[in-house]
Amino acid sequence: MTVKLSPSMENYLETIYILERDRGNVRVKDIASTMEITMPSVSGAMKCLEKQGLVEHSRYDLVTLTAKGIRIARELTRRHRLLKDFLCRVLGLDNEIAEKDACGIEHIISPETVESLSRFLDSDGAGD
Amino acid sequence: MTVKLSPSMENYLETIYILERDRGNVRVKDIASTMEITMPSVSGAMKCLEKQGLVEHSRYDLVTLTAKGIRIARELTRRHRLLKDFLCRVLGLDNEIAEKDACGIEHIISPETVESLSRFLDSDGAGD
DNA sequence: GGCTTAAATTAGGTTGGCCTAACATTGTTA
DNA sequence: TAACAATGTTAGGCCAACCTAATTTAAGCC
Repeated sequence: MTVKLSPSMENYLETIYILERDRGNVRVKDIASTMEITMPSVSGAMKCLEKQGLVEHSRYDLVTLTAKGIRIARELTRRHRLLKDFLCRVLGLDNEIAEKDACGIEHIISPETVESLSRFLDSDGAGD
Repeated sequence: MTVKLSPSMENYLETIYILERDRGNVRVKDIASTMEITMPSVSGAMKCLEKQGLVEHSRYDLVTLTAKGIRIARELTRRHRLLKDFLCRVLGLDNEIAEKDACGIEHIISPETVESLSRFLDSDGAGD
């Protein structure tokens, strides 16, 4: 059974996923600078995520997501994209505000809300 | 200048506001049972809110909101109402899910998003 | 008024998530 | 290969927000 992750832990997963996708490999340092926190904070979080089988990380080495970690991170980035789309295209908000708000909301909302939002965006014809 | 409140502190204000409106007077006990937390937690929070000039509370007595506290609480309930309206009427979610998600989102989103959402709801003709 | 009980507070502990400072490892390169 | 720079970890602290247990105050009643 998948344990409920905190917003913070979800953010780590999402950050690792995006860094992996965009640059290939991921160091503790990269996560720290992207999230604007310190390396020790990342170290601790990696330990926590590893315990839950979401990342792999041997001491002083690269960080990678497990299959399970990837699955969760993908869903998070999907939520993020949907929310940002909604905020930008439907509500007409600035990119920066939409980005920040999406990032906050994505960890809070229920799966049902995500799916409803997805249907709503599909059907409102804002194709571009 | 208004200090940024934590989601938790915002929830206290909102709870007090609603209890005051619905029952007239508010005890620590009522806040605790409504929020499903213990009385010591409420005691501590009241001290914190009092320090910020948002509630008045003399030892062993009732809790009341200051003018400033009321102003903030009103804005929070407005956000809550807008979000819930959107989730129920536009996205078609169940009351319970809409309630829970609105309660999470209201502490996170930017003022700009609130105003955009308000305009959106005004203009979409979902009058009832 | 004294006693009981309900309400509130104080004291102290836990957890999560961050921090700084100090130490350890790795890798590069002179 | 020795030393340095870059990266990572460990140790320990802080703060917010909760908790339980113990104590204090207030209120109602005989």
